[in-house]
Amino acid sequence: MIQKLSEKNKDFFDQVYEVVRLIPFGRVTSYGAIANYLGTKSGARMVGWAMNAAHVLPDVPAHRVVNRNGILTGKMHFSDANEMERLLKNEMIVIEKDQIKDFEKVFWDPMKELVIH
DNA sequence: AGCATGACGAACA
DNA sequence: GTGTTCGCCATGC
Repeated sequence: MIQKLSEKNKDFFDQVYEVVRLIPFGRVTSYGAIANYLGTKSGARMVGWAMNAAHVLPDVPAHRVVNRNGILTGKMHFSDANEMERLLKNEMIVIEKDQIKDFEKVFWDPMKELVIH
């Protein structure tokens, strides 16, 4: 497990967690959307990296973060490969072949939904 | 330093 | 719509 994080990354990770915690019940967002909201447009991979580290944190619903296609690419990183899908279905989100059905309808864009001061 | 990899994404064929 | 390539940036060897 990666534990060594620079101060710069801790700050970035912290922002990611803050956004992920704000994702409403039954809604999902994408790595790119979070990265874009945080200003690092091309930092989607870092968001994914943050999720990997956030997995141990209880208040971060990482299962509500998927890629831009609505595919549960990170399901294998949960305790069980079935955990992510199970959590999403519990939020009345329909999963079809590891992909969220009606992804656009449940998509939650922090850029639009979150008020920027 | 160079090279490969990755919970990504956009551009291109 | 699918497959490939490249950009991105941190991490590991």
